[in-house]
Order: sequence, then C-alpha cells, then structure tokens
Amino acid sequence: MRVSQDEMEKSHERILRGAARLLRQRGIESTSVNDVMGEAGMKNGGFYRHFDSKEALVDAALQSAFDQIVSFMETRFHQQEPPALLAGFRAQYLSERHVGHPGEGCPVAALSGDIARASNHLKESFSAGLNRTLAVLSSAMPGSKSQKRNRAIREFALAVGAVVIARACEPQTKRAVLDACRKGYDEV
Amino acid sequence: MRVSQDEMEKSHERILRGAARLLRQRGIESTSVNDVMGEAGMKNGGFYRHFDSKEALVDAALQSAFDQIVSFMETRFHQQEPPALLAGFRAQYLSERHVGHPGEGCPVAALSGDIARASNHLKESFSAGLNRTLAVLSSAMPGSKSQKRNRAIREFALAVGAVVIARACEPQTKRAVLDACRKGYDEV
DNA sequence: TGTACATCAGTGAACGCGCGTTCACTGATGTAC
DNA sequence: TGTACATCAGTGAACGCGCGTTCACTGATGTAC
Repeated sequence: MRVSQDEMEKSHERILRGAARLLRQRGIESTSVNDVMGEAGMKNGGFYRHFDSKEALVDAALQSAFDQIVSFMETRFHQQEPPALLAGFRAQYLSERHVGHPGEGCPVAALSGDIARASNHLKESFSAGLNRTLAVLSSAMPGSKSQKRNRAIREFALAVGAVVIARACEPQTKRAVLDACRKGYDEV
Repeated sequence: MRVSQDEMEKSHERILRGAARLLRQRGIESTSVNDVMGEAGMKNGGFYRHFDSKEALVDAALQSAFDQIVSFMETRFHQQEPPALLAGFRAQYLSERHVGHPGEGCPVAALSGDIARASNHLKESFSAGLNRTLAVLSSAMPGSKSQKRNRAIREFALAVGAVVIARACEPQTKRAVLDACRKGYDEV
C-alpha cells in the first residue's frame, strides 16, 4: 500500500544507511538487494522504487559512507591543532575498533578491493570520495600546497595498507602489523 | 577417459596456475570453478578429482601466488645490495605494470579485501604467506632484528595501500597516488 | 612379454540455491472539484 | 471542508541465470598373472 512522502524519504534513508554498512562489512558481491531491504525492514520488490539498480545503490551508499568519514574527520580536525590532530588520526584509523568494525569505518579500507573490479563509473565516484578525504587530511600536513597533498596521500596509503592487511590476518599477525605501523609511523 | 599420472599432474598444475591468476584478477567470488576449469582446458565435472572444494583451491592457489612472489623477490634480493634493492622493490611494486596486472602480481594487494571476509583457515594461510614475504623484505632493512621486521611491515603497508587505492581510482587520481608514494617514500 | 581386468581422470548433465530484476496487484496518499 | 479518483510506495511471486557440488558413465591406464 502507498506510503506518505515523508515515510518514503525515511525508507530511502534506512535503505541507504543499511546498505552503506552492509557493503563495507560484507563486500559488494556478498551483499544482496534482499539483504539490504531486509535490513531496512522491507521486502525486496520495493527496492526499485528507490534505486534504478544495485549499482546505483552501491554508488549512493559509497558517497554516504564518504560523507560520514569526511564529516567525522572535519569535526575532529576543528577541535585540535595539526600535530596532535595527526596523532589522533593515526590512533583512530589503526585502532582495534576500526579494524574490527569495517561496517562503520573508512570506505577506502573496506571497499578498494571491490571497486578495483567494478565499473569505471564507480571508480570515478570512489576517486571523488577519496579526494574529499585527502583534502581534509592535507589541511593537517606541513609544507606547501603540493607537499601537503603528497604527504596526505602517503599518510593515508600507509594507514589503509595497514588496516587492509590486518583485516586479512589471524590475530597475532594482525597485532604485529598494527603495532609496527602505529609505533614508528614517522620513520618508515 | 582416464589419463596418465604424468598428465594428471600437469592438469593439476594448469588448474592451480590458472586459478592463481584468475583469483587475483577477478577476486574470489567472481571466479567460478567453471572459469578455472575452462582456463585449464577442461570441463567443470573433473574439478573434484583435484580439489575437495572451491575453498581448498583458493587456499592452494594463494600459496602458489605467494611462492611466486617470494621466489621472485629472493632472486632479485640476491643480485643487489640493500639500498638499491629497496629502491628496486619500490619501483617494481608501484609500477604501472604491477598496478595494471593484478593477475601476475602480489596476492596481498590483490586479495586482502577478499580474505578479510573469508574463513579463519584462509586467514591463517594468508598470514603464513604474508610472513614469508615480510621475512624476505626484512633482510633488506637496516637495524636490529625487530627493527628490520617493523620497517619491512611499514614499507610493505605503504606499498600495498598505494597499489590497492590506485587500482580503485580513475587514471588521474591513480597516477597522483602512485607518484606521491614513489617520490617521497622515505619521508611520509 | 602378453592378456584380463580393476581403477579412476575426465565428461556432461543434473541438483538445489540465491541472485538481480520484473510485474500484477493492493490500498493509503495526495489532488481536483 | 468533504467527496471522487488518480497516483504510486510497497508486496510477494515469478523470471532466467550462474553458482558449487554430485553422479552415472566412458574408456585409457596401470596392475596382476
């Protein structure tokens, strides 16, 4: 039966947020339209009133996940000064919490592998989100504008690499990887 | 019809090498038993004479991929001295060739994302391969034994992060990420 | 060395299953008067 | 404000498809004599 415009917007938001979480947790291929609709408390048939295809959902959910991480970082970055701020980023990004809960974490660490095999359109969406993230991180880096950006890229690449590797390891190796990247982060 | 022991071993090797390539290229979920057998010039039914399950194949193919990268690194590492050797590793790992051809490249960059969502058994296999790789890389690092290992982990995490991110980006961002990680690698 | 026969690598069809997507239908919502 | 009706969000069954796995079968291989 038909539902009010207001309720429809709420449905849309529930689908999107559930998808953003499930996709990061299980990956694109292992997350079905059925799973996503079930998470939103609905049946699969109604999905296509909200999105044209699964790919359109992935695109929207990806941007939603980037919105979340970017605004989280912006909030943190307005509360602290650059040096402590960077240490905070490192501690948060390499935390057990982040590594253990991909569904609420960084979409780059959770979905890069899947996006690499996806359509060019998704790669462009992903790149846009990545560049937004890098822009925030750049603001905390010292040096000229291009130095800031290059340092942000390297900072982020090390963090993403550490988390991606750690998530694929058994507990002992996971700990070793995270510890190594936390401790001597500024040496390499 | 039955085939000689010698031919069966060759079949086994063909399946394994094809799987190791396809899995890194397309990911675990998008590589079917049918695809793998087709690549080996056989029909799907014969697969279970060689492996107990798809998971057993993934496990074997993963070790095969690690064998390949570890022996490749060992060969290179016996031809050069530590400083040039490290620069060589960086240049190779972050090369357009490696980024553009995951099927012949590092299984860590290609499969970490998939392994993160796989069984504990696969995570242990993956960790074993990772530790073999880190052992070779450690030998090129300066410092004490634990410094060598921690530096190898950080070196590798940055390289893996850069490649994983680059593969998910459109060409322009891909180039920016690789350039940033190649140039100032030792600063961060 | 030659023959008789058990073994088993590989084939091809079939299995149940979950996938993304479509569609006829329901009935509350929003609109026109 | 009240009534008549068109709209359309959500349902639930169905679609064709590819998946991992099983299995009866074939006939060359390897073995026992």
